[in-house]
Amino acid sequence: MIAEISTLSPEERATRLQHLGGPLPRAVRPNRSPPGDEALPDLPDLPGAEPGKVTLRFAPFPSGALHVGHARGIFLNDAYRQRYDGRFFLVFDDTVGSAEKRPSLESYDLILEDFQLAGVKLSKIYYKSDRLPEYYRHLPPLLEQGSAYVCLCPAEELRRRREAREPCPERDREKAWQQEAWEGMLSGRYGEGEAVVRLKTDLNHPNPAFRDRVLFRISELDHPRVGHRYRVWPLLEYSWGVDDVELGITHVLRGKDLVMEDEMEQALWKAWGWTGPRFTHFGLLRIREAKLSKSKFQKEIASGAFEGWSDPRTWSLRSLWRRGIRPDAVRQFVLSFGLSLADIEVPAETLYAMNRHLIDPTTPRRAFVPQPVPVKVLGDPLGPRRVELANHPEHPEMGERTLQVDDLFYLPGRDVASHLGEEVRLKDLLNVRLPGSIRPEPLPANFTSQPNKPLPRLQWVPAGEAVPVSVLGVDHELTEGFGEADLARAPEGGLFQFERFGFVRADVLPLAGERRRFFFAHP
RNA sequence: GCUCCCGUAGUCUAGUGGUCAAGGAUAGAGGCCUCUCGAGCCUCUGACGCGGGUUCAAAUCCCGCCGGGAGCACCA
Repeated sequence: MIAEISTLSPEERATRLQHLGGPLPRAVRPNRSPPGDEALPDLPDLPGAEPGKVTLRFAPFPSGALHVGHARGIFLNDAYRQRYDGRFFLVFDDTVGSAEKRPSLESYDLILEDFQLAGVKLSKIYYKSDRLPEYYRHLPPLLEQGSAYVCLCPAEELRRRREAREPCPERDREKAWQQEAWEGMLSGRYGEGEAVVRLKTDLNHPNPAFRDRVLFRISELDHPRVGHRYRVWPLLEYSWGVDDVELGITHVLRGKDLVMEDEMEQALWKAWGWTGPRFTHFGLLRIREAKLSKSKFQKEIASGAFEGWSDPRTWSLRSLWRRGIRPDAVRQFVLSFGLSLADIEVPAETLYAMNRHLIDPTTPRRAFVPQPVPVKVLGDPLGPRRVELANHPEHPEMGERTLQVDDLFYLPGRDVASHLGEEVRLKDLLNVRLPGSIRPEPLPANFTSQPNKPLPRLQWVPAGEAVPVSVLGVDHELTEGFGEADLARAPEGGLFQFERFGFVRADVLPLAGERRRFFFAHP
């Protein structure tokens, strides 16, 4: 069986890739490593997981597009969903946030779209901003049994007392007062910052943040989905304490940065007498080249310096896809780290290598001539003619394209400069001797012979049908030049390998008179 | 500072007491192939942080140290 899979996998890969033009859903795989992913380590089993009885969730805060760190959580959850034939929920973690960290309306669509393009199937989508009544409903019992209380301390005072391990004056007030004060928070008797609800925990807890943590606070911030409908908002741990149980989550797979939240949720479940899901963590993942922060991107995007969330400099998932990096490569990439708890920084090169393996067998080759120099070939006995070139050197079934050749060509300026006076080969066409200097405008080069010879090989474009092309690099550096004629009509999303240059993806078709733009994926 | 996590080659990762004179990926070197500086094939370089202990036997268990990371909001 395994031997069978490995012999079939090249074709299997190829056929799958042919269908990957758009956001098609991926086929459900059996379990463990899917075909084509022999290199991936098997993930360990989830504690207490039973096939058909696993529910997972992913909970992004909607403040921008998803990045590679998110991808680790998403693909890991998705891998387990597939293994156990379970359910996977997307839960928008869209409570009001804070003045510095706010949800934005466009982010909901951005995230949904990212999931679709990633090929991750969702069983259900929830919005926390729809679930405020649920959160409210579970608080009174906590007040009633004295495990939570309303605190009227100003923020500064709260922090000071917490640091000093001192209780606040309201901590032990009678239940009736607590219930009444809670009603007061909901009805608007207190203003922003004047009252919070806190969980009663050990005031001597070694982690100050854990001492009587805040459960609800008042916020007058406008919410992109529900506006000002609510003014009392739960904090992350409380909303999760409720949702992880009410939505029937069985396993929580989250980043290591959220370990403290486990303890908080468990404290809440203990107070309610509930049993919650199991927690599993994974370390933080960063791509070495992606140094900038999310808030920095927001600023650059707002100012217009960046072209939105798909700007390659953001290293967002959509920016990778825009460059021609397949979602499947990202999936393999993040799954290759397993459930490791180490925080890691991986060079993008590793991701590129995976993508290259994935796309190379099915990506057509084309000539792109950067910094073009016009060259006139003198004495070519074959004269003007049409030549056919294979789209892929190893896959003749991918067909050919036809070029109309005359005596005028564009050659890469750098190569011409470094081979002046030498004989070079225009790849797949003919051999010429370059002149000793770059003087006359169409550079005269004498035809020497036609058959292949072991000479430096240069890519070329017939001047008569050259198309102006630009390639936008990862850091937004622009390389301009000429490409083969049919690149003008390449559909958006088309992948090409520009020979001796790298893999690129065609951007939207340009307006009349504009250069055709491609995004650079990797060498 | 406090709490927690991690420490296998340049970078990731497999490894849960013997089959490890440590496997894979990526990067690097060399060769083959190829009318691309891509892919493919072959070969090579290269690692268990340090010090104790437990054991017949330790990358694997225990302790200490040293390094690295994360968390420590009325953010998520």
